[in-house]
Amino acid sequence: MSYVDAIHDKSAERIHVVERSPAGERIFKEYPTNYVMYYEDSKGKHRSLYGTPVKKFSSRKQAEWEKEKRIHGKKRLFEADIPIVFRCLSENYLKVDAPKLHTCFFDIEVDFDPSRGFSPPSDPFNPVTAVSLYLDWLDQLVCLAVPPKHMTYETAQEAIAEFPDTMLFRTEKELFDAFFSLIEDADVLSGWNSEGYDIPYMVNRVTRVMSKDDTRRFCLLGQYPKKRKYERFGKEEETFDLVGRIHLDYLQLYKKYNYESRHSYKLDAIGEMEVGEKKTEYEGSLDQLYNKDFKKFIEYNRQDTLLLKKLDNKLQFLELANQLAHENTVLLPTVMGSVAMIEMAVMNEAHERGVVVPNKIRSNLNTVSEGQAAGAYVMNPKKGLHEWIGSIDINSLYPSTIRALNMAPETIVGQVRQTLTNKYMEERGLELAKKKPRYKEGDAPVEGPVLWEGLFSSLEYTAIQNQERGTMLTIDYEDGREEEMSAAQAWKMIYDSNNPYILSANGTIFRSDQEGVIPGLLSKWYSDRKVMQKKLRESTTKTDIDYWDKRQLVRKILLNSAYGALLNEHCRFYDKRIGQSTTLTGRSITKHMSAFTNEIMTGVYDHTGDSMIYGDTDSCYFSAWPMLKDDLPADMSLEDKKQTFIDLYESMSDQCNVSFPGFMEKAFHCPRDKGLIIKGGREVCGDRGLFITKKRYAINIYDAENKRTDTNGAMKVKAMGLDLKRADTPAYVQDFLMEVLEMTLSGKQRDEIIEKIKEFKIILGKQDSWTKGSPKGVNKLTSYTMLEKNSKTGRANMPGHVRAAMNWNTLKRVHGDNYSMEIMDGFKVVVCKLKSNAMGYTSIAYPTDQLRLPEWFRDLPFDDNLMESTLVDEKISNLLGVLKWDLRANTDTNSTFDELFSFG
DNA sequence: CAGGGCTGCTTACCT
DNA sequence: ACAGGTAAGCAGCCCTGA
Repeated sequence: MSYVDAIHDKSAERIHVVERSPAGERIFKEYPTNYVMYYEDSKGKHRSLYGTPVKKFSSRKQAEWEKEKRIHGKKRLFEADIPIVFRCLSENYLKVDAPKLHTCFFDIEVDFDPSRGFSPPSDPFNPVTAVSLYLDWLDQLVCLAVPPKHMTYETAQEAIAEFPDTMLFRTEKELFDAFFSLIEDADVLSGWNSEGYDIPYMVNRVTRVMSKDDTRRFCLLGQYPKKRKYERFGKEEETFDLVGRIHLDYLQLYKKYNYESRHSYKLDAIGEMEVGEKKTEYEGSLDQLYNKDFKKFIEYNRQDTLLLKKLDNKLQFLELANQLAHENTVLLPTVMGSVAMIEMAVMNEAHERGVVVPNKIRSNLNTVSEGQAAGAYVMNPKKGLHEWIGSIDINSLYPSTIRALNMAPETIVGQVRQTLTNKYMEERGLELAKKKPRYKEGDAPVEGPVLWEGLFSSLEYTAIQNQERGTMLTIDYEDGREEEMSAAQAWKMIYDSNNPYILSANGTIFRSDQEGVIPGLLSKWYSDRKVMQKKLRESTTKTDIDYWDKRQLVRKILLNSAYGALLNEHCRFYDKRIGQSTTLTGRSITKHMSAFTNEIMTGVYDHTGDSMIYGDTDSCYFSAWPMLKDDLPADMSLEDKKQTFIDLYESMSDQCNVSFPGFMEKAFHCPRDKGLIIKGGREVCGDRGLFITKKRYAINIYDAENKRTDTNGAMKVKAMGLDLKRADTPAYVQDFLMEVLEMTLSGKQRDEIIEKIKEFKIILGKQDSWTKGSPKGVNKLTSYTMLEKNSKTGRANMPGHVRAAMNWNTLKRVHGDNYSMEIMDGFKVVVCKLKSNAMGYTSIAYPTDQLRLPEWFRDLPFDDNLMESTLVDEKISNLLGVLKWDLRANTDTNSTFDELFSFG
């Protein structure tokens, strides 16, 4: 059986663990605290990650342990900073299956005060009117409500008669009592935005109408919910953590595992998008519903909770979090971040190998952080339309690179001091600064990714590769020695002296004769995932499919998050040398892939050669069409053409894979078996593609990873980064842009597209002004509002969309409008531009989720022309500008007849 | 004093 | 306490030329 939650009782020095048994029972376990540390000692019986002997000290008493820690304060310490609860879980629950959790989804409704408006969770002056809960272990939806004051209890009963398990209460206190009874057997509470709203509201409201003592009923073990401050969207907020049972905010889980942003994060909107469930529709505001149509109000409240359950049925993020947590012996809320989880994964793996991990190096405030590591290479695309495109990408580039070069803190032999590289960066930074039009003597040098432009490795690495005799280098060894030698000698030492050395593109030397813990762990996750995917393919029942799919997904998430966590400077295993070794070696590998691929097509080993169109991080896009078009039979059928390019690109990808071990050996002195880790795959084939800028392109694909996508005759467009993919473009404009794109990619000519745009402009012209605004997220609204309030001039500088949001809030107040939503930090809004007006506003925003726009808003002097232009002209120019079709002047529906037909 | 262009900030994206 | 690289839009500022 396994844990649900655990706490450290400091005064009694016990760890309390709440478990859920396979039979479904809650069990309370207790462990004595175990304070552990290891310190360097030549007589120690334990081994550190670095293979050095260490001595263990452990105690049940914190004071004793602290004292011992001070005694060894000068030595390097190991595992003295592992949270004691995590150590307890690691010691007692490693490799124990995750429990079947009792989950309760819930949603609360809160009354509205016509004079004071809505109440914030920090000051919950409005009563809770309804709570609905779905208890998954009973498969039961329960709704608790207090009817409106004007309604008799009996009338209310009649109104809700048709809803099962719906209970009415005369007072809020009775409602809370029932709520606490219902959650008694729950392990997990989850709501939508519940961290920011439902949980703090309920805790503070229970304190107000009952007592602080009663809030303990949210928790187990007689504990109070623990107040926690956190920052969100640039504003400090307060919430509570539960004890003994867990609270997870489903909105946050959703955002964590869905990277694209949405137009709206309202549960209704996400529910509709994910499970196609329409929200319960109603007229007016929710408090009007409560007072005028109590039945529908209850239906609405029940529906929200039911929607959460349906969402989780599909997405299963709670079970994912459950498995991730238990796999790595951390608590469930820990998986919301990656660093602590990955650290524990590595520590557990280290223990498996009989070694202990070092303490985190405390960055004290005086040490300056090292500056950003160089990242990925992005090729400047050859802009415009291309035909018969193919792409190859490297499988899990960064994890594979870490494995191939055996990169780990304990396998570092040394570092080629980056004297040349640092000097180059300094000079280049200065040079670029001087090129700036407003450069003044003494201005700061330019920093950032531009400095690495055109580079795929450190200059010292290049010198070693070239075996330069005249270039002197210094090698800093991990044991403290330093050695000077020429680049040619360094090459000999690493590549040709029977040393088990690997050289990364960052000039970091790793040893290849003993596998590092992190590369080993990544390999294990990788191969475990392959096995699980095989089991998944062999599965026939839904239970089996779900089981293996979730298990392989856990591996995938761990593999993907490892790189980011390890590269975070607060991670225990962070080392900039490893980080930059990963990215620069990745650059070199991708460069080789592109150059080699180009060589097959053109005969020239050049990563930007004539066949290459674009590449980003681990991929390359290319076309053999320019080289082949004159050689293909003129009467070749379309299908034959498609197949020809599939076959060609497939074989190129295979040849590329064959080339990797040799390349890895020559470039980094990777042993052959490690070089085999780097593998690529042919990704897409497309008949036409439009490349606009870095990170913005579209391809009409007919094959993706060896699956034809054109079988039903429909187009499948892979569109990346374009406005039509961005949540700050209105949905209907996204659709329009997609149509224009499809026309272009299917070979339609300029005239037809001009007609299409004109048509859209005419439709757009008839729409309500406020539908033509631009969606946007607003952060730091509170802090900018305060900044303006506190400024002497009464005006502060701020981004336009923040000013627009502030304008809404101001006008809302001026008009005494309590019913409309106040825009708060993190809200999604629509920004509308205004014509010049008495208030001096240039724009105003409204909340995306505002169901009805108030009269005062509708009457504002919107600048339709300006908005239409940013929605159509600018976006069309972003999309088709590279074709130089001059679409703007030719689609201007506002032009007079004269303008259209005037010449010169 | 209008307008062009640069800087810095912000959002949302790609891998 | 996941990373770095990038485009685009906007406000505010400086500079230039009228």
